[in-house]
Amino acid sequence: MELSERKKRILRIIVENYVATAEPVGSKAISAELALSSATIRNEMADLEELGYLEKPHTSAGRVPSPKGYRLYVNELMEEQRLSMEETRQINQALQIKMQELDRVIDQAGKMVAQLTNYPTFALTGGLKRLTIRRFDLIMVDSTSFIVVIMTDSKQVRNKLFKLPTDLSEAQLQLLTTLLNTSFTGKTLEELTPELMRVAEHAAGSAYGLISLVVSFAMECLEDLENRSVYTSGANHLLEHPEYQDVGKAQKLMNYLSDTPRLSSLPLPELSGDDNTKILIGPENVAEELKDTSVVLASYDIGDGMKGVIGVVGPTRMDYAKVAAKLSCVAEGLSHLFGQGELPPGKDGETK
Amino acid sequence: MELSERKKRILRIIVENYVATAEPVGSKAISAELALSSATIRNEMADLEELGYLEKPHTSAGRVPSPKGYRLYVNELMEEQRLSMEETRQINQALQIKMQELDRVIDQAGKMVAQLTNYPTFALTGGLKRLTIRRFDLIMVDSTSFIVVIMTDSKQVRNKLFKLPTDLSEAQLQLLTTLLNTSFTGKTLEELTPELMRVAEHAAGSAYGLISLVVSFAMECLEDLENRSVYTSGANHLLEHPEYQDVGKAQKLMNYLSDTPRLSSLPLPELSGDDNTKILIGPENVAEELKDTSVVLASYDIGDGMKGVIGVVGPTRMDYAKVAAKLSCVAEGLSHLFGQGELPPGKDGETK
DNA sequence: TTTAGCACTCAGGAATGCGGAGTGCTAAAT
DNA sequence: ATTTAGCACTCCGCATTCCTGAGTGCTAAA
Repeated sequence: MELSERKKRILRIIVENYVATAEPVGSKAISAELALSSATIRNEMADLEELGYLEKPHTSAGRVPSPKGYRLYVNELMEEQRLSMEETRQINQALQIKMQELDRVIDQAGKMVAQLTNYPTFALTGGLKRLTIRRFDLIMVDSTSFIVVIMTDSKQVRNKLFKLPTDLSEAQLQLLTTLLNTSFTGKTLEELTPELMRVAEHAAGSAYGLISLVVSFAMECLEDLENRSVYTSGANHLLEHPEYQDVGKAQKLMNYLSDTPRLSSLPLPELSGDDNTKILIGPENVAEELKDTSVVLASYDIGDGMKGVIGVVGPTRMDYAKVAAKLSCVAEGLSHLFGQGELPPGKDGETK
Repeated sequence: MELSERKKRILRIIVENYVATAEPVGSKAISAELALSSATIRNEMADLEELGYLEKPHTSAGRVPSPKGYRLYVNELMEEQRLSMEETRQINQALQIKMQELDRVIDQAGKMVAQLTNYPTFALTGGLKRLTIRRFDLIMVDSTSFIVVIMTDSKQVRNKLFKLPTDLSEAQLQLLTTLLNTSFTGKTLEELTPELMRVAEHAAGSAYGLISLVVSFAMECLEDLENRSVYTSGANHLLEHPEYQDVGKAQKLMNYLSDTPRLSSLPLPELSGDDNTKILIGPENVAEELKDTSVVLASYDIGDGMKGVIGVVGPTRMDYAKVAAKLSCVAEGLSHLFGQGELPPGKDGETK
């Protein structure tokens, strides 16, 4: 059953007032905005409460939106906030500046969102499966050390400095490189172990345990990249909000956000195609710790069809429109950043 | 003037009790540990207070060590805590496991210390000056993209994926690489800009703005590396401690810790040679925000004589011995990690 | 259907009182 | 000269009480 237009208007006013002030809103405040007496409003509010859209903290406070109320607000009442051109530009520019390795970009993006919204954020990378090494490069540093640079399928790059107890010639390094590239590329993590033994043995004369050293580094990297990386930031903003003046509450949430393994194993909700953001209000969250907080999520494309997620965590009393707009803008910026070069299909395709 | 042995013993008991319980300690509690009546203790405590080693929160609470009291405790009374072999081993092992790029290691080390001590930590890298690029490597990904790997003086490596609107041949890439390596290595940040213009112009025919693209990435990296990097972690632990039940206090400190630029411009105290840790108690800190917190610092060697610092932040009521021991262990582990291959001078040198 | 009026509820701040822990001081004991 | 027992005193923390103001629900009139 549909709510009357008036009830919706009242709900909307309550949500927006409450979001702005963090104080329960009473009938009088509303009667000032609508040309109705407070008594009428009270009747309507009583209905809304009955229907589960409002709650009261105690008998004689004003009303506060319930999660269900926020949900209705988000679904129907909220106006999509469009960021000004200026804001969009600034965000994109800030992202551009820090264009670097994938990990860094995402971390930076998270920090940016935290700063933009004044809420803690977290960002997850895709959790790539069946990753393989695409290429090894060994770079000579000096006679006893070299750097291994490996690149994966996903075009991510890792490197490490190796120091040896013995000298190594440029030629040996060259040999090692080709050996690695011919035998260990295109293999998944599981395929690597037995292969390793065989080849290492076979080429044993030329380079001690070097191969196994490098390959195990590669394996470490694969393992690391196949797991989701988690970045959190802006936890300090939590304490700014009145709902977290209670240290116990704040602590519970902060601990949750610091629990990287936990976050990384979160099931990512399927984000609907048309809009890339999703809002989870209070008890809609699965994690116990988030039952009275809200999460705004946006997904971004890493390329190769892989997706990552970036999210904002805050009290249910949150300016969803603004947060979603900003978050979405950053997520789009990220997608664009990773996708650059892969032309967006038909974007500038139509002539004229 | 020296304190009597007995006064020192009392001070020590007070510090240790207070550290353990977070409750001001009264005369009775002490008289239980020493074979003296509470009255005697009270007299002694009055003296200690007069001398500035103790404070009382109010008339009828017990006593609490003042910063000066902690200082004396740290300098003279505290027993160096030796970690058990087992603990040391565990720490080192944990460090080994995560042996990766410098940045990651340090970040990890910070997280580890936070977890080990239950206090927030921060870690700074050296702030390398007059850094130069040592070598460029360009790795072909596919016909329109390649990865640039640059290595600096300091053996740090950065990389970035470039995508082009046009095709690029392996030969062109090769050419570009040698060009970059001959003209842009060994130059400091300041030396790069004018040079760039000249050479880019000179070789313009072969590769559009590619050179300038790569070089400006290199410059970005240099700039980034010349500034200190800051890693903080474990802020969530702050709220565990009773002194930060006051949200205002906690927030002030957390904001300070999130203020990366501020931290990165901290003047690093010279750490004395024999011991690599330094303890700053309450008002000994320069930063206003730290006036009533303590900081334990340890420095580690990055190599090439460069040093970084890793620190723990917490209330003045801190188990200095334990924290210092753990921190120092990690810092040593780090130094060792970066220095591996550079044999420690004469460590096993003496025969028999 | 809306509104005015009124009795009712309840959080939260100020005022008060009380018990306990710990002190400082004095005078006796060693 | 120290140490100790004893006692009056201070002051936090806690609970209790009281009060006020904001906001409600209900009823009856417009």
